[in-house]
Amino acid sequence: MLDLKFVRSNLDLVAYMLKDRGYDLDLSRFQSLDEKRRSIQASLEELRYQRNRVSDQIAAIKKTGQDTSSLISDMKTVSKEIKGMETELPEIVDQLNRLLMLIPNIPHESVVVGKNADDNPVVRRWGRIKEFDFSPCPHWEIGERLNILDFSRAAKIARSRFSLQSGLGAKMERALINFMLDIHTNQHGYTEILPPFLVNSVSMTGTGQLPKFREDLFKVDGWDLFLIPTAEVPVTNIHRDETLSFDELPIGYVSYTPCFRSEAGSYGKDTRGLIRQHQFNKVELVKFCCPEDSDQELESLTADAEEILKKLELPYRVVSLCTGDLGFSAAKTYDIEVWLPGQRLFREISSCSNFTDFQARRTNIRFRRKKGRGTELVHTLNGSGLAVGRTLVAVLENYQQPDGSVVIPEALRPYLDGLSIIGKGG
RNA sequence: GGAGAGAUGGCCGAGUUGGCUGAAGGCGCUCGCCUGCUAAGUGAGUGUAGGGCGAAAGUUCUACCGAGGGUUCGAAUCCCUCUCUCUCCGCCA
Repeated sequence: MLDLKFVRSNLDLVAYMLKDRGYDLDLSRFQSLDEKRRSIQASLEELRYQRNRVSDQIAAIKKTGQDTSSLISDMKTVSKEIKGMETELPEIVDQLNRLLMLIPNIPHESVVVGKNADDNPVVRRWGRIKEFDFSPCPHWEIGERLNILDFSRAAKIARSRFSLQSGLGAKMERALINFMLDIHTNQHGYTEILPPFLVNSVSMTGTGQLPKFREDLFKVDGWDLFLIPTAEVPVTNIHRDETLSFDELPIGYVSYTPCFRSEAGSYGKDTRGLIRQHQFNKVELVKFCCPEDSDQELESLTADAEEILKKLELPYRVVSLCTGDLGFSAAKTYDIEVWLPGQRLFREISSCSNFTDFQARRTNIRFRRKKGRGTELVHTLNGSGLAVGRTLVAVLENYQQPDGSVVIPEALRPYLDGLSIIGKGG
């Protein structure tokens, strides 16, 4: 959510900036709602002032034993007026908020103007793309042949877009999770969080999944609870409605959770393999910092995520999302894309974003500087560190051998009892 | 699931026969004074959000005593609903 005051005083600028990301702001509707709100609030407060004063008088007069009935009857009508406005005002505020809630964040000044993913500039590349002297297979073939991935049984148990991993397939997933958590906690200084996997609608609204993206969520019937689409939701909401102290910033959390997404509207896309699932595992990095540090924090958070790929020796590139490809809440986003030889393409494995104060305003997460009196909104950032299923995919495809076996990256071996290769039979 | 108790400022804790209580008192914190150091002492200050006036310091108004409704001229105080916490019983990984 953008700052109402900022939007009000920079209407044209806001509209102009949002045009770059394909958003058309309804200026006149915004203005008329805002003016209406202000005028109602002003007269409401005026009436309340009147009521408070006269009520004090009534109390004083009553003490002397004099008659107050005419004052009371006057106030009865004032009170009615107040009640009317008190029902009217929230309706206006609500409409205004709904409008405001649907306005995406303003892109960071360094973000390139563009229409879609084709316009995303590549920021850097890392690692050498391995040449295979055989034609590399997609991971689903590798996994099924090794008997560690089973998609048909997963569909039987649940439905399509679910997966079942067995034997070393399951163990490697667990190894990757532990590997990532260990690096982020021990080497990058993040605090590990194991949050609820179901959250309420207030939390979902805070991080921006609601009200706009309800169709993407799984809801628990009969409860105000949703399955989380990412750990970002519970972890960012840890500090909802809190005022942090300057000294504790920046705060960095790392959290492993399963993630649940309905993937509505992605029919026919990535139907094979582990790439797009209703349920997948992810290790998420979340940061809270003061405004002047968030640019730098995005760089270091992205580097922290990249470090996992470096240690696993998986080639990747980093792209900076252009204005047209930017997510709703983000001011700036780096996507890390890992190379998948089985499909001969770079595939997103992490998305690292600076939300500036956009989420903090919705979630009301503030901090207090040492000397200053008031409070300010923190900046929030997050990024995958990494998507575990897709990391498994990348390992299978990049480390596959001509005979169908898969070499285990060295960094991962301590987590797999020293095993160096997965051969036939799992 | 059954029975009961509770929810007030950074914390503890008053206030529940409705009316200068944004909220006593204490602790903590900030600034000042004092004292060879420390400790103690002492004076003042110490919530958030929104609006008006002001260049600013500031000043003023409104709202907020778990959340939402109701009664009333007036609600932290009375009524209803919900949420959460605690105790006991039952059940359970």
